[in-house]
Amino acid sequence: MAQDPQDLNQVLRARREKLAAIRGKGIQPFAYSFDVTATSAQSVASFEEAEKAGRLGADGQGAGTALGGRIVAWRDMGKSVFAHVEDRAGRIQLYFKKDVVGPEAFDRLTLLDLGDWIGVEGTTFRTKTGEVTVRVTAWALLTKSLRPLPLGKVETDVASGERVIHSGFADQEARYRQRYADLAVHPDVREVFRTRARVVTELRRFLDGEGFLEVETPVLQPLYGGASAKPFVTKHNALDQTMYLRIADELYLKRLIVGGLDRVYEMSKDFRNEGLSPRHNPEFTMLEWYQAFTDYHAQMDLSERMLLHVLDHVLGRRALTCFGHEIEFRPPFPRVRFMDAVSEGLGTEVHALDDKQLRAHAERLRVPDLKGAGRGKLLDKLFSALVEPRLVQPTFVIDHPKELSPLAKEHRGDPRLTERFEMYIAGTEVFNGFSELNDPLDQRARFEAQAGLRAAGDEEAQQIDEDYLRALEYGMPPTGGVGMGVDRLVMAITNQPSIRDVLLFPVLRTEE
RNA sequence: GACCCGGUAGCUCAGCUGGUAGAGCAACGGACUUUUAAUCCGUAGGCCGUGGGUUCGAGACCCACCCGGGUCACCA
Repeated sequence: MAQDPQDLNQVLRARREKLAAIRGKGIQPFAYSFDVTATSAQSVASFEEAEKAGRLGADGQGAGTALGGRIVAWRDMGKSVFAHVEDRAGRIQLYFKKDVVGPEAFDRLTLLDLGDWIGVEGTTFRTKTGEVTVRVTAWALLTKSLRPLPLGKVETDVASGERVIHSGFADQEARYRQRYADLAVHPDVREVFRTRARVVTELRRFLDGEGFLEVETPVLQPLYGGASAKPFVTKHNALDQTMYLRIADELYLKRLIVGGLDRVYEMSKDFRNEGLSPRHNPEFTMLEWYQAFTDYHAQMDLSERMLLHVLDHVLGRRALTCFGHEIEFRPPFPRVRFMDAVSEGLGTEVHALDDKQLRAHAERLRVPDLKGAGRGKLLDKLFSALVEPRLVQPTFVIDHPKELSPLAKEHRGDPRLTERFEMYIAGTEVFNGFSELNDPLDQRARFEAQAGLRAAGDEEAQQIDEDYLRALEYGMPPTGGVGMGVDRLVMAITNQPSIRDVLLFPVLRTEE
C-alpha cells in the first residue's frame, strides 16, 4: 500500500490534504465518542408521531435529535447543503443552513467528504419535497475517511417508489475481498447478514426449546470422520502429531450420546479440502443434532418443524422465491424413496439391475467421472443427474442404499437400505439425517468396507475410528441425528445464488 | 481439475478492420439559502492485469502467466 503522498492518486491525496487542514484547525479528525440519542429511523419515527399528534413546534419543528452516521450523499447549494447520512437503522437527510449552524461551522463543511463519519445535533422537520430531515444546529467530524467509498448514486423511482442504484460497486472480486466496502455501500448486503444472524438465533432457540444441550467438540482432530471428504492437514508442534481440521461433528456428538447427554447439538465450522463453487466454500457452517430414543421418522418431523419455526420467525411467511422458483413450505413435505426416485428417473426398476447394467445406464446418460465408482457411487450419481434438479419444492428423499451411508442404521425392512433422509429445497440438499447406527459390530464392518474403498483409491472414504467403536461398545441408545448446511439454508431464505453471498469473508486466493 | 467469459481513471463502463487513451459519476476551483442521480461553468486524473512476441506502430493480434466470475465435477 502506497504511503508516500507522491505515490497516491489525486483522490487519495486530496483527502489527506483535507485531513492536514482539519488538524491545522485544531480539530481531532478521529474523535473518541459521540453521544447519540436516536438512530435515523427513530428520529424519523418520533417526528412522524409528533406530526400525527399535532405536537410540532411553531415552524413545523419536531423534537431535537443527535445521531451519528456515515455521509453517503452530498448536495451543496451554496449557503445551504443537503446531505444523507446512514447508520445501522437506515439513512436520513441532513439540512445545513449557514444561518443556523453559523458561518464558521458552515465553511468547515468543505473539509467533509462522502464516507466521513459525522455526528449531528438538530431538530427534525419536513422539507417541501416531503422528506423528514434534520435541521442541523451543530455537527462534529467523528472519523475522516481517507479512501473514497465506491458509493453509487441512489434515485427513488417516482413511479414505483423503488430505489435505483445508478452506479456502484459491481466488481465481484473487489466486493468479496473488500467486504467492508461492499457492506458500507450496499444496504441490501447488510440485510442479508442480519437475516443470517436471525436464522442462526432461531435455530438455536428452536433446539434449546426442544431440550437440546449446545456443546462444543474439537475442531482439531487426530482422526477425522463423520463424512466423505478430504481434510485440511496441520501439525501440532509440541505433540509432534498430525492433526486434521474436522470435516463433521458427528462422531464426537454421538460419543456424547453414549455418555448420557442424550440431546445435543453443535453449530460450527467444518472444513473440507475440496473445490470452490457457488455452493461450496472450504469452511462452512454446519448444524448437527442428535436425539436419543428417536429414529429418522421423528427427525424428519423435527426438521420440518425447525424449518417452519425459522421461516415463521425470520420471514413471517411460509413461502419464498428462491433461485427463480416459488417455493411453498406446506407440511408434511412429500417423502420419496431414493430407489423409487432413481427407478422413476431411469424408467426401470433399479433394484433389479446389477452393477454392470447400472454403469451402462450411467454411461448412456453421460454421467461424468465414473471410473472406480462402486454401486453406491453409481446410484448416487444417477440420483444427482436424474432426480436432484427436480426437487424444487421441499421434499424428503428417504431410505438410501447402504453403500452410501456408512454411519446409518440398516433399514428395518430392507437390508440393502438404510434409514436415512435428505431434505431438498430448490434442488439443493439442506438436511441429512438418519437412524444412527449403534451396533458396534455392524459399525466396524461398515468402517472396514470403507477402508477397502480407501485402499482402492477413494480418498474420501472414511477411516476406522477405534475410539468411536469403543464408545459404541459401551452402548449408545437408539438415536436419530441430523446435519444441516446453515449456509445453504441462508442462501435459500435470502435468495442468494452463491454461498459467497452469505459468507462475510469467503475464501479467495491471496491477493498479489 | 476442465471449459467459457472478463481485467482500461477512485467507481461504472466505451474504445470500430491495429494509427497520439474516452464518457458518466466521484475529485479539485467557481456560482447557487428547501435539494432529491440537484444544476451550471472550468480543471485535473491512466504501468489499458503481468511478461514475452508479431508489426513502422499494440488497449486491440499471438503465446505464456496472474487474478476473478460463471458452468461442470466432488461434497453440505
